[in-house]
Amino acid sequence: MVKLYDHKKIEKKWQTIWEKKGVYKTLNNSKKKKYYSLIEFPYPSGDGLHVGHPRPYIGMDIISRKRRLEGFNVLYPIGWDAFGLPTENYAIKTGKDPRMVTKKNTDTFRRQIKSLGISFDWSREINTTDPKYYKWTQWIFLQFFKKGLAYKTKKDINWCPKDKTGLADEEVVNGCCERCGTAVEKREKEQWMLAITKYADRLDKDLDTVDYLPQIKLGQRNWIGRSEGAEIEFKISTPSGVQHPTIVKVFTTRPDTIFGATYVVLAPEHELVQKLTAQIKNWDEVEKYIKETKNKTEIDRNVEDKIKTGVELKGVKAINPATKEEIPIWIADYVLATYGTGSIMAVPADDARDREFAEKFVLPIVENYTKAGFEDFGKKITTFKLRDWVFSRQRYWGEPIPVIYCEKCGMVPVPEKDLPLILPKVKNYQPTDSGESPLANISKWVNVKCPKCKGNAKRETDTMPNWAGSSWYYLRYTDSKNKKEFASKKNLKYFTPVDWYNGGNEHTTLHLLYSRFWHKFLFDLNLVPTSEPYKKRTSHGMILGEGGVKMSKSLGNVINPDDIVKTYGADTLRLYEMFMGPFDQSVAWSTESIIGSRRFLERIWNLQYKIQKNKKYVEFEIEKTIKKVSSDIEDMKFNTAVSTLMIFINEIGKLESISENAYEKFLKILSPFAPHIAEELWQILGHQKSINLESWPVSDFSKIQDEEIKIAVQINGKVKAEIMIMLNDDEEIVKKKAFANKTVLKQVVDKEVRKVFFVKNRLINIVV
RNA sequence: GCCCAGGUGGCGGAAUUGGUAGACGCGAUAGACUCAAAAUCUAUUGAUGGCAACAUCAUGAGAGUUCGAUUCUCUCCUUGGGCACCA
Repeated sequence: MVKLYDHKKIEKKWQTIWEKKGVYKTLNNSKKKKYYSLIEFPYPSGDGLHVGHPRPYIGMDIISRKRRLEGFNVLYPIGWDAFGLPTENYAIKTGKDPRMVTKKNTDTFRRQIKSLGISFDWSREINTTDPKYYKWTQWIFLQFFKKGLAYKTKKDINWCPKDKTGLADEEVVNGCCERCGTAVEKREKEQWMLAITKYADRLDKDLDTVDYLPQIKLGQRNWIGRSEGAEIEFKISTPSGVQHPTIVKVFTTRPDTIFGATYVVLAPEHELVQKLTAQIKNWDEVEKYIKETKNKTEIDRNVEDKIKTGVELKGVKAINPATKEEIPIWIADYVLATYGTGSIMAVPADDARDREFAEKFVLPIVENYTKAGFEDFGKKITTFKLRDWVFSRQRYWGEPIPVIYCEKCGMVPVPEKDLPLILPKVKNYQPTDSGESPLANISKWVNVKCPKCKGNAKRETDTMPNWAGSSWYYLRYTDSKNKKEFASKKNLKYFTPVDWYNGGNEHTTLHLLYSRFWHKFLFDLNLVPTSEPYKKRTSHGMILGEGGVKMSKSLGNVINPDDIVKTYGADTLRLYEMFMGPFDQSVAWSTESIIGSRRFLERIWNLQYKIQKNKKYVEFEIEKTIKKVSSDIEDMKFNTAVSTLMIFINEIGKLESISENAYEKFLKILSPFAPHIAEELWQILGHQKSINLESWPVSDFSKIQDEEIKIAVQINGKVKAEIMIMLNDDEEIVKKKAFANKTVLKQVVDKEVRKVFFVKNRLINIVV
């Protein structure tokens, strides 16, 4: 009797059974080798899941399921990165408690993700907004604080006037807020900083030790911006020829061009400018310029772009150590205070920017100068573009920074026994223009006793950026319920590092770099066993709306996976998302094309009525299929893996029957892609145990011989005929067969054969 | 401006890394089944010419290397993405 493929019934049935039996629960104490696969945990937005979310989850699910069948104890966890602005802005608008909003959103996300049959170990679920979790985020922050790597400083920061919060450099895109697009202003504010620059060198170098996609390594390297050069000292003189005691250090990657250096430029913020006030004759003009640049926003600097401005420091000169000549000193905002030494020697003959500046202000340009040896002047130094990480946010929905200001004792960390420092409830979530967090309004919370002297003290009211919780979450999964430590040493030792981490390209310079930094810091404190968190990192492409535009609520082109699961089933959705295009590239969604994946599953379903004893042809086909599918999964070429499965089914469709042996192997390699239908068909075969407990088939060609294959015959590089040969036939045999072919004969008969090229099992090319 | 990654049928995309270009899927056309439609099955489906076997042209454009190039080299056009006065 033929049964219809009822995806609703089958998928619900197996999801319930798997959960009940805990099939995907990861053991902490297993004799098996571990495998840790990781996806970037989602931000549970109010819009719910859209079809783009699950793509990486499905991809890593396929890897994880294959690893389980290969005998690994697989850790494949999930959680929620739930602090952040969208939830807070929603709370401001509606007056609802962000905790409730988060609860509702995560409930929706959880239900939706569960409906896809992804083999997450839900028992390890974490949530960054849970005090039991952020206790440890705060604890790690205190370790940074104690080591002096979290420090407070007054500085110009990127301020978003709309979100009313400071931003990290990484969160500023083209001078605008990454999130809302508002032009970023400069504001002088006391800010918490994390000294990521202390790790710049190792963050760069250790990329050699990990297996990241080349473009990811490149992205990180460019952002860190390591640059080797020299620091050269220029002495300063006053016009009477008197040497001034100060010197200016310039940074250059081209010390060999020093004979061409005709002036020196300092960044307007350079400290030396203030020291030379007495000697500078045009101080008014200089001071005015300094003020002007300070008031320029990032965007102003961009718009005015390549138009160079600057002022000469009259009354002082620098002495070129190579030519011994006196050369002018300028200040200009094309020289950045934060890079190198904040000052340069200008070589207008060699550098386009210096040339432009020299031409505008009529400064000497010396062409054809002598090249100096690299080592002759100055000393070698390495500098980085990377800057320290602005770690304060003046917003509500984040981890409170656990520090207390005491009038007597200064900054005092909240004692570890008082952690978590719970984020208090407030009446109003609205941030203030004064740049203070809404927490500042809760006097009961702000005014505390100093933990040291018990005197009057105030709490820090800034919160952490939402990158904080995600900088270490992968460690928590190894031991998510631990109350004494962020994770036990034992579990960390067994599970870390993450073996394979897949995520979005947009996190290359943010999350990925931050979490490597935190990890290295914890490693230095001997709190984690490895110096790198992730062994391997790959990335996935986005799913775009129909027609290739971004899916967005405002365009109304968002596809909700619920609808697809309902009409076609989770297995169809999974298969389609893997089949639609290369995993690492963006692909446009097409509801029209889904039907192909569904038809494929139906054909598999109907195959159960064709199972029979051995047939040789099918044996060869299945071994080929296993080989290709196995290697495609490892390369994340899921699209061609699915197509290989389809080809197999098409071949079988032409035959009367399929051997039970081949069929079982097929179900096993299908199961990572379409776990529900594979499990159902497995059970129909009479198996008591889950297909999840089987082992991954290894392709075996040893029994296969005398296979007949088709190859091409070319004449002068053009395909003229096809001939049948036996697999691995050698050149002589193939040549004979080729010349026996009628069409070949016709073309060759009256011509001289000059040469024959033979590629085994592929083609033969006759040059005439 | 600089650095990456792309450009292949009507559409999404394959091509064992120098070896039969267009796998697989969608769509389309015709036929079978049906009172009919849907579903399913069968066949065809890069373009041009021809009744035909077949021929010619085709992987953004142009050159080159090679018996043979989507693949390698150079120049240019173009689409995404990243960085953007980083000395």
